[in-house]
Amino acid sequence: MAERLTVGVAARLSRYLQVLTQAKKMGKDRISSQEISDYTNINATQIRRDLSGFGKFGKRGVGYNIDSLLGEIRKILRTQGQHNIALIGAGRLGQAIASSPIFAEHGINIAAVFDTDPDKVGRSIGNLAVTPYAELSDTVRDRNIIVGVIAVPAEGAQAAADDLISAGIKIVFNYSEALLDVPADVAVHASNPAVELLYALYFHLT
Amino acid sequence: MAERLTVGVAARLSRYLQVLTQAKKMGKDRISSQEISDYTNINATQIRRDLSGFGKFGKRGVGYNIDSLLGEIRKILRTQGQHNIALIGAGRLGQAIASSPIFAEHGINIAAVFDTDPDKVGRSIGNLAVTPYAELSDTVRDRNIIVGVIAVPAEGAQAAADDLISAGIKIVFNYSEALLDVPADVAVHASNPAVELLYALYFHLT
DNA sequence: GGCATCATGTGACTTCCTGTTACAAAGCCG
DNA sequence: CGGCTTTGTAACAGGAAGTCACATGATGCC
Repeated sequence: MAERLTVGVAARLSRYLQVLTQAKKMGKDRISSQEISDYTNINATQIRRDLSGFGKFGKRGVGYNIDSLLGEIRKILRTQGQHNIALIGAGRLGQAIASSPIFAEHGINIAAVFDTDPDKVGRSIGNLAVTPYAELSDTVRDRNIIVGVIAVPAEGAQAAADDLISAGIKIVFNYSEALLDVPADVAVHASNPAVELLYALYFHLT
Repeated sequence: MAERLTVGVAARLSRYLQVLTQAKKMGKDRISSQEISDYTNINATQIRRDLSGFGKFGKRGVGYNIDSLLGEIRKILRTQGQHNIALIGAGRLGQAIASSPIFAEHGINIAAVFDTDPDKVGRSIGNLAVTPYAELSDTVRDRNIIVGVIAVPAEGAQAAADDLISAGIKIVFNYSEALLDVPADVAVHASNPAVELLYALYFHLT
């Protein structure tokens, strides 16, 4: 059980999580490996093998119980509890992120939203008040925040990253277009819709 | 040259594109495979092998010229021209997407923004006016739009997808949390920050 | 109760991708 | 000219993922 998952397995388990939470919202209570395959385009045999490596979660002839499978996968990924994250930037993107239920569904709690703009400070987004940027460091330490989400324009992204890192954060999600220079022990995850789009286009145009 | 790229190669080439565009903005004009490796965590030998499979783009002892490499990769991915996309939803997320320079940088043009809310129709976002949702089908056909980006709440996502697909669109980017049911010849790309975050957490907590 | 059906769990095999190591060729600079 | 850098490639090893096949167990129909 102490073995480390490979990146491939962990990535696929995350996809299953996504499908399961949605399927649950749609009122289903069990699901087959074939159905998961339809939504993820991951081979059904592969899915069963991924899961069976950790225990026998399914019922033959029936499928998987969604609730219990959700719990099992969370257990495998060790992400069962609540996790606090900080959001930097209360602009349109920041607001969109803060008001989305998507994080709460997975036990991720946006503990604070920061912005340098005095006009935005104090205003509330979702049910959070925007905190002055100067308090970032203290808040990160006090509230045990381990992930920082950067939703500021490209010009400010590196500075935000530097501040997050010096406050002790080791995981940064970068929603700006900037490339970030960070120490080797900090993980940066970036999402670039335009590049993903080009990638999707390639496979469609052939 | 007519061979199809594997998904791995295409994905990596897209990452290179992202790094190159940013490096260019930072004023650099050449870059080594090692530098690309630092930003992408992709093996430098792998990068050189990916590129050399299509021609000799670099100069030994020097590196790659950023401008010409950008052009070469775009040529390989066949995404050199302008591509028109449609954005559904003019809420906070839609506004954030529409006002980001990220698409334009890669030759992707947001040709129209649609919303069902009469209050939003006619207002301008970036330098586009919001178009009534009813005109979606005609606009998609007239302007040769091949990609639809869904930035509406989960409840409306499936309906938006259905309408896009019946207008002829084959590539859908889904920024809602909903799972979409689509015909087999339509590609859906979804991005779920929360799930990516859980994935990132796993590797950090070990 | 018996039997057909369905979906999981799992083994064996193959294929292909990625990382590694190594090194020659080529450009640059003092 | 000679040292340094970086590309372009070859050879090899390891491992991940797809495919096929099949036994096992659960369910439901007749």
